[in-house]
Amino acid sequence: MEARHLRYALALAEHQHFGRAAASLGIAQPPLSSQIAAVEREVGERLFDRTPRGVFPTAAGTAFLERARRALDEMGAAVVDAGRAARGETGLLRLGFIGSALLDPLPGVLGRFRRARPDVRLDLGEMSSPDGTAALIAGGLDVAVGRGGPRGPGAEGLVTVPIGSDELIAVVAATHPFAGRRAIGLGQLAAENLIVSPPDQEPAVAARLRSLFDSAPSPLDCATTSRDIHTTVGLAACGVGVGLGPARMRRLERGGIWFCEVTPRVRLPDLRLSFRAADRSPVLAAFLDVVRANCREVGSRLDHVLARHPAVRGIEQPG
Amino acid sequence: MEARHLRYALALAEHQHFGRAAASLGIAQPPLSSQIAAVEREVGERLFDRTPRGVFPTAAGTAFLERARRALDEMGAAVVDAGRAARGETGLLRLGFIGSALLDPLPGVLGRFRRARPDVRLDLGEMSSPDGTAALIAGGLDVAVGRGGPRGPGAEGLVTVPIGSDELIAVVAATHPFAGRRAIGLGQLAAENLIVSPPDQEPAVAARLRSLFDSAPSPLDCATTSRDIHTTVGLAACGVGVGLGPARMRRLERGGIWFCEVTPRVRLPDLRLSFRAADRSPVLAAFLDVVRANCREVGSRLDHVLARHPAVRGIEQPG
DNA sequence: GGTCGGCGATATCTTCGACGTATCGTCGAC
DNA sequence: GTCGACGATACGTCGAAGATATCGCCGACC
Repeated sequence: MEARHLRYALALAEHQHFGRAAASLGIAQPPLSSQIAAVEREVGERLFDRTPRGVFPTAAGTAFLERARRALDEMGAAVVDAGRAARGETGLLRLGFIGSALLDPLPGVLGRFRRARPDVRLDLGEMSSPDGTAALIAGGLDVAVGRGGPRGPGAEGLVTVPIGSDELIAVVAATHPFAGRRAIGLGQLAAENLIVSPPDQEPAVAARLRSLFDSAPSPLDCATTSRDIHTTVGLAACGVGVGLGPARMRRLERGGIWFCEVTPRVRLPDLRLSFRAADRSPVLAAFLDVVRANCREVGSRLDHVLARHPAVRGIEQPG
Repeated sequence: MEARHLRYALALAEHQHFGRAAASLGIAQPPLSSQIAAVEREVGERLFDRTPRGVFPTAAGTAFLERARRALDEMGAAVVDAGRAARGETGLLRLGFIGSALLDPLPGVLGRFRRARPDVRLDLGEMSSPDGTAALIAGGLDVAVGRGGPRGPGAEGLVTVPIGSDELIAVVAATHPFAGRRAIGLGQLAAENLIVSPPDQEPAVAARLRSLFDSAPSPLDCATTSRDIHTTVGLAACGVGVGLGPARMRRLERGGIWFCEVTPRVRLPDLRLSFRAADRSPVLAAFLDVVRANCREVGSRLDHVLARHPAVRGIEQPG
């Protein structure tokens, strides 16, 4: 059974006449008769009643034609869908990210991406940087956003670009003695109960912080740990201690809390976006294109890396 | 685009290897390469990534394969469905009938038919005998059950067989003087207010009744008319008059009413089943087969007519 | 690092079947 | 009864799918 047979049967049902159906198909009448006969032989049933007043489908023919129409529709859709998938207009993007990325670059990027590719399904999940890297390598994610360059086996198959940088800031309750001050010195922090993310969750950030306090014992040894940035702010707000986090934490501004700079200024590990170098998914390419247009402020490095990468070659934005 | 292309692409996706996919298809490797290339040319996108570790679908290929699978499924279903439709296992039977037919032969016939052909959709409707005949001729029905042979233009294209015969009986309220009597004479009926079906609704029955009362004016001239048999019984029950109807009306037996024979016995026009002589629908054939098995008591005529008719040739009951 | 082996692509020939032309058989219509 | 329309049949032709042979490329392994 071939698609040709379905097309011929549908044409015959439409014209109710072998000669005209054949003409509409651009063939002569005898081959149409022969092909219809072949279908009927294969199905094992007569599909058309040849009457003097025209050719009409039998009960079997009616059932056959219904399925035939759907089969040809699916075949047409296969070609269309393949093209759309190749242009990145449909598909799936699985994105893992750390909480602070959701505060700043992701809302804009995801919004623009959804407008550019409304039919791409997004699968989003918050996770630590090492978890994101591992999932990316294992193939469970397409894009991971975290802090610190990927480490470990398989990391060499990833491409990583910076998409945002942060200084370290502190957050305290409005009732805390630091409240109202623009900046706090590192030395003053050492005497406070600090609230930071757990070392195993964000090792790059933890390493950076550890390097700040060279005294032993370090004030980090007995620091309170919080697995997400909202919790850090919440704990600070209720007076548990001094929360430390990236400057984009200021987006969580609300009553009862106070943000202050840390002096001297401490630059945290950049927010970085990673993907598999071998990934040729057009959806990924489209996403990287949006990232490139949206994160220019980070500097030329991102643009430079992405522009050179094959994943973003030849991307055009649809309507 | 032909079904072959879809089958080849699916085999390649399954085996992830040109050689093995070709072997599974029973062809050599070069033609498979060539056919896959032809598909990719037609779609305009690369559907498979040829890597040293195997052949894997691209994003476009994944979308294409999904639709291809469905298209081939539909093609397979087309053949299966055509066979089922040809054997009368699926399809539609539109049946029009007069109310009294629903009292006796139809419950059994329809029950057996549903068990024999559970996947055939039934479209049932109560209607007068002339309406059924007209709908049958116009093609809006497949089977009509009524009283009296079909008349009028187009009726010669119908086949009609008797499926039940009735004597005329009367129904009265339990409080009526007739109550408790086994039989009533025609002469006694003439003095009562009769309840009968309207002449335009059942002309054959009306003609038969008219012939019973040769006096002028006829007691039918001022008779109450009722468009369905339940109403006739209901009106009789509340004392409006004496209902006249077929013997199978006894199936409506309940408290407060009384049925009596009419003497001398009056045979009403037979219940008859009609269908288009040119109708070759397998569903019709299956239905007639059930009717034939179920209505033998009517006598050899039904069996004789149906057994000779092409519509019921070579019918076997499925499991 | 060079050779080997596996795999897909290419080249060329063969063959089968889809199509075209010619013609027949049948059934209504006039 | 003849004619015309229509689908089926007969047969020759040609193109495309498939087979065989071979090439080019890339890892693997010694």
